[in-house]
Amino acid sequence: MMELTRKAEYAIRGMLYLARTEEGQSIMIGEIAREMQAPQAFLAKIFQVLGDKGLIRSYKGQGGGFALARPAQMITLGQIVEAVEGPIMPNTCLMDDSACAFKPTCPVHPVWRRLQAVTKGILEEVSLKSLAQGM
Amino acid sequence: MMELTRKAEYAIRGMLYLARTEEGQSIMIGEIAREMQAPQAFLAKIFQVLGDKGLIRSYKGQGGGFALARPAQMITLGQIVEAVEGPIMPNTCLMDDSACAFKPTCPVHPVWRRLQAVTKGILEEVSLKSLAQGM
DNA sequence: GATTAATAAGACAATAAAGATCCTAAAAAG
DNA sequence: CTTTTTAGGATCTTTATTGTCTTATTAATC
Repeated sequence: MMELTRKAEYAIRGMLYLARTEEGQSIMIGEIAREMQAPQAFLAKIFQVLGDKGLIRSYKGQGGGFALARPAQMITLGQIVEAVEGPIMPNTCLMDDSACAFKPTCPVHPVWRRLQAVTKGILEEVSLKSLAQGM
Repeated sequence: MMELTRKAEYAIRGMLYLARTEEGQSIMIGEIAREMQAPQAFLAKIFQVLGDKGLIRSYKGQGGGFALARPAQMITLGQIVEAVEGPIMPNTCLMDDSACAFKPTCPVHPVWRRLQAVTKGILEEVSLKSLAQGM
């Protein structure tokens, strides 16, 4: 239950690899995929999304590749996960008012909301930098 | 991310319905499904599992149906969720030592473990009784 | 004991989501 | 203008989710 997808797992691995490289350097997707043991084409798709979300920057052409869009201490685990998996949401009924058949009296609602808040909290307080250092 | 399945949602609804009925009474799956707005055949399957896991008792034949296997204050939200969805597990690598390519140095591991513990904690401290009363 | 009313068990099916791959376009560098 | 690299889009396969249906069982009642 509540499992992370491979997509998020690869996103985290890739971001960790970038975080460990010298600042200002750009790294090709092939190297990242190889070193972090992720399927290259799939990782490329994921990095496209991370780029759209402003977490990384991409450079085309010779000498191109990817780099973090900002210092690793300014990037959180939560930001990475939400970028590729969407908002942290234990139950759909939290999202869409019309989705819960038992509103406004649904008694489980407050529990989901609490779980959501705590999960967000844990993932937001972990920076990519702290992760990269622990590697 | 981290979303509950319909299966768990229906399981919780069904258990809530049982918790609200007089003790010693057994209720047919048709009534539960109708009142809690769940597909009957699907709910029946789910209740089969809840029975296997010892959360409810089933009675066949005329006057049969389902009832809680123990008082609602002895049943937790966590027990219901884990019964139908399996163990709470933010990342597969927590489960299977061979599943994480970066053990034992994977730096994200402690975060998943913490998230797992906190999630379990939240779901375990909520009893079915407290939920049923809040309804 | 036959009938009836309920769940149990298992097979099956449809839909959605996850996990990719591949091809062509665009951009930047040499 | 050729090469190298990512971008974007289409497509495809596999797995999980969300069910349904049919045939046992089991138990109560007539």
